[in-house]
Amino acid sequence: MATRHTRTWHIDFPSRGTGPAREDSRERMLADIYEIVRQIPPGMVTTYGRIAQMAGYYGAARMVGWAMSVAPPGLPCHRVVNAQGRTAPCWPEQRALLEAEGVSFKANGRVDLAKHLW
DNA sequence: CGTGTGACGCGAG
DNA sequence: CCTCGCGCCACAC
Repeated sequence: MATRHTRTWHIDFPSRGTGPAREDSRERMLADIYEIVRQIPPGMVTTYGRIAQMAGYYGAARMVGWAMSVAPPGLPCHRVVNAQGRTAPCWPEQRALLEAEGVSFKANGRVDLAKHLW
């Protein structure tokens, strides 16, 4: 391993807890992620990795992706793209939703993160 | 309990 | 532009 990022989690993930306390902890994890997504202003985007970092789970970008897939309706998860500015492959409407808010896309089909990264 | 999968990230070819 | 590899997570099987 050449570059090893400074991992900042000593949080042990509950993952399929056997007790009510763990179950609550998992729900809180999703709640934290969703709360961050709610704070994204219209016309702005952020990335899965950033959300994970903001929520205190540095490096757990995949978990955020899973959280979006199971996100409740009403959440502005269309404002979440990957680090390269690409929208979700399985969600074609995402681009139209962003463009309706004034988000500009580059010629290569990616969001102009220099302008709209939250 | 091991394996595969994926709305991810990053570096190396 | 592409593919691989390894990192991470949770989940379905």
